[in-house]
Amino acid sequence: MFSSEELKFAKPGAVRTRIAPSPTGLLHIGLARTALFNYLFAKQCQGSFVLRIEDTDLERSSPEYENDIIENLKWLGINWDEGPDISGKYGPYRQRERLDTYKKYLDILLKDDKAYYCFCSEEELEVKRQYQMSQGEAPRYSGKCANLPKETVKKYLAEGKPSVIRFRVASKKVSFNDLIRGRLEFDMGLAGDIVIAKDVSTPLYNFAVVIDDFEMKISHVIRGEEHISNTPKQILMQEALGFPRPEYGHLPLILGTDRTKLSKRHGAFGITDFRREGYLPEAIINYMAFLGWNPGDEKEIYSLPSLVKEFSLEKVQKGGAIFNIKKLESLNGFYIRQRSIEKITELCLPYFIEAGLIIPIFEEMQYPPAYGGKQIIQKYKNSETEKIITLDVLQKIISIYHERLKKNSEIVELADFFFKEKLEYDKKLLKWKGMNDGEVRDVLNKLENILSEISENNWTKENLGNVLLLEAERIGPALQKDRGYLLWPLRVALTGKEASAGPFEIAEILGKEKTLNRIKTALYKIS
RNA sequence: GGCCCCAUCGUCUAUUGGUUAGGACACUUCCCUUUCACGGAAAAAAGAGGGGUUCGACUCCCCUUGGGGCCGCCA
Repeated sequence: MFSSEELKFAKPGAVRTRIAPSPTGLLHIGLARTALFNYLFAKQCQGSFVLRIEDTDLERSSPEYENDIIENLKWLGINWDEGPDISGKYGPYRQRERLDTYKKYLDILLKDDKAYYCFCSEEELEVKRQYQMSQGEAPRYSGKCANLPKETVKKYLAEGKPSVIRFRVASKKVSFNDLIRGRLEFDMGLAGDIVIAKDVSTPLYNFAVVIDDFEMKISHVIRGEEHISNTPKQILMQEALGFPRPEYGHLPLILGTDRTKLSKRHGAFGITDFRREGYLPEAIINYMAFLGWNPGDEKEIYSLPSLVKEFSLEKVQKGGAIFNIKKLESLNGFYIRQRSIEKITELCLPYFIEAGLIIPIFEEMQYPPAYGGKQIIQKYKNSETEKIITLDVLQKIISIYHERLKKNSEIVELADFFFKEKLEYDKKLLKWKGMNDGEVRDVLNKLENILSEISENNWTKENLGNVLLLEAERIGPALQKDRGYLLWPLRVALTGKEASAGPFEIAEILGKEKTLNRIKTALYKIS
């Protein structure tokens, strides 16, 4: 066994890791994190990272899920060197396309009597299992078909009697050195013979994985803790077939708030879901890396390339980690702030469109050939007023909410008032502290007067700030310099919200006409 | 029930025999501030219990307790 430190200097290509998802569900956070660790380890050792699709379960596997897994892994930036879409010399990389290979080894196992046909019915087995559990025994196969006479087997097979193939699990102790947990030992005398295939052309997981990891020259199997108890079975099969044993490393599980393994009932933990809500890949990568690993110092911000440099299996945690959405959000907010306004605008616009606030329009523009000739220009219009909204305005809107965003989808809730003609809010919201209707009215009237004096040319947030701040200092109960007396009713009149960005920048984007209209509407509400 | 794994603030974790047990998220308070957020400052918050080993244990060993995983003709 090598330490990860030694492996950094291992010869290039020596290390081969893999992620082997079954396309029976969306790419979820647990799988993505396993993929990440395999990727990091392989890249750091200048090795290869392989994607293999384990679609032996014909009923549950689907191309849509395979597609989801591939697309989202790519979106995260976890790229593989070989996979169903990138051929390598050990392909094909879908188990369904490797059936001949499994058959070859299954035949060997059968011929050597290391595996045998079992004709027990599922019902029969289930009854026995229940009984054993109730007796406090480990449920295991009785071995009923283990020594059937050859003629009987032949006869049953010829009759088409339903059967499966079982591997003779040697009754001995199996131990291995786990890269994360150290030496692990299992008494396989306690286990029964396991089913490794439904028939020669329908292999099952535990068998297929052994064959593929061998055929694909996988050097390090890094996977979730739920596979610990599968490992000794797989080791026994490797021994039966004369395969070398890869290194094993079992990662701690990612847990829900109830401390159990993350599963469907915990809700949406698909990478697709995070993506749709507006989480950034760099935030997800950074967060996942810290679920079960840390660099040992206090640095917490890591990009994928820096993780490749710093990652080490020795620092991987043994205990399960509870998934904490707040921490992901906080990290996501950080990464959103790191990105440019242009980029965040691009990412936020789909949410406005989806909410029906704006509509994208495509205009065909004719330019002289030297300037590009015919071009399609994308613009946006307000879905209520049909008025064109320039990208410039859209970017201004995003910019004042940039640092408030925890995830991009929040932009709708935050900034919808820019696009709406009619704001829905209770007039009580206009009151700052103990103001009464009359006082609000006076303030709004004053605002209307002051603002109508400002020319369109001077309608900038700086100028509005200068004028209004001066006024805000002058009014209020007993000149307490409580700016809220003027500013709160203004902000609510413009946004209809309890919390928002500042009123000057909002007024600037809204423009003079709309700003005054909203003040008038507020005035109407309060009288 | 059997086998196996795990155990430091609420959460993710640092500590690899000697530290005022550190950081981050969340929470609370304060500053900035019309609000919210950002930013800044501060506070509160942890070694499951019991035995050993040792001059000295969060750290090593054992037991207990607690949590988890697996026990499929799923992967």
